[in-house]
Amino acid sequence: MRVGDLAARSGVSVRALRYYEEKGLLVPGRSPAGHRRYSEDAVDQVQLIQQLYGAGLSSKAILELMPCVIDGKATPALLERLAAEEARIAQRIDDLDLARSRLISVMSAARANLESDMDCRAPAQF
Amino acid sequence: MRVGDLAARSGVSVRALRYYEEKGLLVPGRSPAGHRRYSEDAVDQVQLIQQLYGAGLSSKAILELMPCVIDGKATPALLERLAAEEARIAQRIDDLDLARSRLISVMSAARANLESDMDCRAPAQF
DNA sequence: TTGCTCCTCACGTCACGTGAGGTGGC
DNA sequence: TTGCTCCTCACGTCACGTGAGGTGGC
Repeated sequence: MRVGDLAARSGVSVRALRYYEEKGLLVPGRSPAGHRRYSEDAVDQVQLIQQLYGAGLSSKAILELMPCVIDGKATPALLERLAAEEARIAQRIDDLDLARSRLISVMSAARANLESDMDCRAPAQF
Repeated sequence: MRVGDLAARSGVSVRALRYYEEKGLLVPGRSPAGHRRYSEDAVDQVQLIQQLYGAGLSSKAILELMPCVIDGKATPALLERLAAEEARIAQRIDDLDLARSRLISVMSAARANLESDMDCRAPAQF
């Protein structure tokens, strides 16, 4: 498939796909005219790359993990890195939970404030 | 307190604090010599800013939310934005959970692979 | 032939990192 | 006076966005 097709099917931009190639994360074949050609597996790979970026990994970190992710080959050192990244993701989830509950409390405080304001400005609004 | 103190106590870089000021998120006073002076409340504010950045909000979005967060004042429109951001954070948490479980399954596959490799290369290792 | 997609530069953006070069308070 | 911290440019980085200008397949 072509780069536009992959972009549409994986939900990332064409520019992002070219960037992944530049970083060695996803290297497609080329048509005689020089156009990129991707296999079906690329869709899944792109989604994994996105997930890992979203989890805060750098392109360098993802590049190191890719061989393991693709064919299940890993050294003990790589496994340790994977475990470390997994722990970092768990930490990020906790952080987000905290940010979220903080936003929620801000919202309820603001809502209460808004209602009391209304009480003041419109004391007898039947 | 000075910028270095705030950096140490809030766990962000001095550069980040100056950047927040540039964006209007946290504007300190100035000493006669032109040095930044922060109040005690700044520690909490910085941590909130960090949480919101971590949750994927832009400095512009955070800037709009700050008055509400600081003194609890919000318009209905602002409350809607807060709710939208809260929903986005919830979505991000789900995404991270997915990425995490995917990493975990990659790890267990690799671990199994590693052990069977060991079986091959060292068949009778007592 | 007309579009639509593709290509490669290459500069812009966002949230900072990182010196460069200099001044001020304890 | 000696450090340590502070200051303001200003360029670098990472993961792309966004045209600029041109070529190729249906």
